[in-house]
Amino acid sequence: MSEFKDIYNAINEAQDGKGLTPKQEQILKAAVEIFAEKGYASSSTSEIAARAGVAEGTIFRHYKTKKDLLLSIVTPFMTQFTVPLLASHFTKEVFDEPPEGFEQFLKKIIKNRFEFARENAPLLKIVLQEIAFQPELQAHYESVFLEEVFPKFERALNELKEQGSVIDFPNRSIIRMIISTVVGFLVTRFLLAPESDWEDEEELDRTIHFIMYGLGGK
Amino acid sequence: MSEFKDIYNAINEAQDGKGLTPKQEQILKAAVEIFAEKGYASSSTSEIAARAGVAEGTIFRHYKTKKDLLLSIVTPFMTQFTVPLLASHFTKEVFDEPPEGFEQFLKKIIKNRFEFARENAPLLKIVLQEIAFQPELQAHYESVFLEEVFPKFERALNELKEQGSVIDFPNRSIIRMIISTVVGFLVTRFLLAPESDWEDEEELDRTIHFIMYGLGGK
Amino acid sequence: MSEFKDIYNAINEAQDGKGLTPKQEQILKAAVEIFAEKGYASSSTSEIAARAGVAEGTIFRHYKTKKDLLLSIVTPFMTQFTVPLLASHFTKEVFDEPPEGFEQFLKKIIKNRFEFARENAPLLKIVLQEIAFQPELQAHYESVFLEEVFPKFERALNELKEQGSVIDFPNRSIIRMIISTVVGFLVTRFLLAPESDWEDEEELDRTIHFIMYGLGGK
Amino acid sequence: MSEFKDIYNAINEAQDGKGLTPKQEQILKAAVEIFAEKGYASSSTSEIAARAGVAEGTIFRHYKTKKDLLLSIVTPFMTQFTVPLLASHFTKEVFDEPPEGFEQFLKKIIKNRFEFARENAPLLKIVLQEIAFQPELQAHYESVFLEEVFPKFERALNELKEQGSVIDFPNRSIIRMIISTVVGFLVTRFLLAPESDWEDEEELDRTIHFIMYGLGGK
DNA sequence: AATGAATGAGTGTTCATTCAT
DNA sequence: TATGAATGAACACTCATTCAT
Repeated sequence: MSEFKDIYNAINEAQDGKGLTPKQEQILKAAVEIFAEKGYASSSTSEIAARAGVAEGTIFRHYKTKKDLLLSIVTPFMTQFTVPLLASHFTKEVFDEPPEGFEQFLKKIIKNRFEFARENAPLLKIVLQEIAFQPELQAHYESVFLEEVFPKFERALNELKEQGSVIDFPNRSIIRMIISTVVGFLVTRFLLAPESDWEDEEELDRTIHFIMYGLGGK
Repeated sequence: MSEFKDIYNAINEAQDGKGLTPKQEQILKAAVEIFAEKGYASSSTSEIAARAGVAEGTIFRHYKTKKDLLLSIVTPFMTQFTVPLLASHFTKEVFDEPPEGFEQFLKKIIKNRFEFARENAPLLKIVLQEIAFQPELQAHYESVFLEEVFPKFERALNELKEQGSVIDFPNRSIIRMIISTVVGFLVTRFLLAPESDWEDEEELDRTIHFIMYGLGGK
Repeated sequence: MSEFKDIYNAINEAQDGKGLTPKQEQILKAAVEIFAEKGYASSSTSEIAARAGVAEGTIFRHYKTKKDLLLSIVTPFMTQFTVPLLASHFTKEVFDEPPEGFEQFLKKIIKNRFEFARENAPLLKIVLQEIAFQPELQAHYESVFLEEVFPKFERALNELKEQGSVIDFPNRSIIRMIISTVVGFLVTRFLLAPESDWEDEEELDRTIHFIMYGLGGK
Repeated sequence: MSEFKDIYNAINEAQDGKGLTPKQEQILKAAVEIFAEKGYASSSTSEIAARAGVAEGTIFRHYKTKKDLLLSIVTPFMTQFTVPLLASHFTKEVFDEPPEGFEQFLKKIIKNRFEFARENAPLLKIVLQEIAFQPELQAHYESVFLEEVFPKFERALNELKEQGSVIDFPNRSIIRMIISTVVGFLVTRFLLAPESDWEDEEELDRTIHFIMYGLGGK
């Protein structure tokens, strides 16, 4: 449970900041588990209520609809997942001389998101599944990622390109490649084969190497 | 419909080879569409029947259960998607002297899968969604990919490593990176932003470049 | 199979007398089996067709509806079961001097119906089950039993009463007791516990003793 | 409704003893009626719900499946029907000197079961129909009747045989004859011809006479 | 705030019956 | 005559949601 602390705090703040009651926390915990296990559409509110140890009606006292419950869980997570990418180390000041700049940049975002994914694997699964079908999530993604993160990302890339640390591909191609690689790693690491023996440190280094050399400037 | 020809032929052969009746083809077409639009669990057989222009009972004459319908669609697709990767150009004979060997290898698999994904985008979406929840699909993936493709893939990589064309990472890391990159591209290209202006040729070249330099040997 | 000969002949004659085609016979055989196993309402025509080895449509070529199939089977059986009770040994000429008269009377009807039940146990089960719910069967029972058998039965009883061989109970009470006893035996013998070790001869004698002394005159 | 009081109390106790809600009682009443009218397999839950004046879902809130509803009704009835036969008058102490012992014994069980059948005719019908097809009912019958009642019955019969009040037939034959006669009477009286003019008192006496003389000793 | 009985629309599936071949 | 694909109404059952307590 403790590993969900962060996201529950985020959910809490996203709601009204008055603190989650114990029942509410049980509901959220149960919902996350069950949504991740069987998918949103195949999860029933009655099963969530049962696992949470509350009455069926109680869920609807806190969340108007089942979809509302989903969004209350997933939206803060999406924000949370993105917020760090907006932090100061995304501004050009942080870029040292090449090529350390690019490498530091990658390390920061990757290692940070790695820890977050480790602590919130079920939530990651839910987002990746449901974003395909929930327009509200797509809208949130656009407003948070496309409008907030993407421009900052671009600015950083442009800086790195000027340094010659990054190849002259269109930014959206570069961003796609980075994200594909990172998400592919996180999904494999935490969702597909979490039980394998993983040398996390080395695997992270290889992933960074892959991106750095794949996208490194001449 | 014509763009689905290939996969319908595969479905047909996977069943009994006696040819799909028109109604059956309508059912499959409708099911693929609707499963892709709303996800398997949120699709109703009554909606599929309506879109296919058949009675609901007709679906169950051909497919014992709704899940059976899903598997009849998805399983052949998974096989079809993987089979080309087993072809002769995966054997060492095709590897020219470095570094053309690696590049040719990447070009072959990527361009080929690109065309297939273009023609079967909805099926790609269904697989990526449902493999998370359908044990039958996971089993099929294991028996087809892990047991058939992976070993061949490894042999090719080992050869390329000996040539010095590929970096000395663990094979499963290399394979994960390649797949992440390719699937990330296909998903973006055909599922997330199919309406964008895409310079497919260039994008493919960039993708190959990314992998080649990211994983290139010494 | 051979033990059903009689009743199939009866069914045949009840229909058109032109002889049952092999398919028809398979259908009847399968229907009898399945109706007896699961009850009429829980039997499906498709299962009957499958067990009979014919197409689903074939059943409806011979029998307009499922109920028609039931009646085609059960009605002749009911007649067949009753016809012998109409035979000459029911008339007063057959009654020897008391008390042999009563005993002979009982022996005749019981032993005869015993053999018939042995050969047609599944049909017996079907009748006993379905007569409760099928008005057509009730009508047939009335027209055959109440109108034909009952009066003859009464005449025999009256004769036996005059002899002093039978107690002066209302005829319908006597008949009910005889039938209850006989049917109770047949049901136990052939439907409830057909696998027990049965001393049929002795059991029949005991049954006759029971009725004779229970209803004996004076 | 009042005539069902007894059995509804039994059903209630069999469940959780917390008392039946009005809706539950309506559902049971409707189910008993409809099962008796058309048979379990031909009864639909939607018709039961309609007659009970509740929503169809309400049935399934109280009874997990349709079969569960059947068993909840029938199992307590079977127990209830059998329990009195376990009472003290089945022990040898109650047998006076011959032949009153046997007669009293018969009178007790028959008159008692007669009243119970009168009040629960539809339930009697349901049991007799469904025991043929529901393995759960057969199991219950075995555990209640064969294991509990039968042995007590035998002990009483052995006592009566020693007195010379009962003929030296195998116990299971005697029991079968008694049950056939009693059930045959109850079925005729309450199910087949409940509308006839019945002289119940006399008919009971005749039934007892029949059994007593039919099975009387020496 | 919390409950849980009640709802009724909707689900996947079955099945007797029809009909073109 | 026989087939079996097709039908559509009916079925048992589920579920998100409501509301009196």
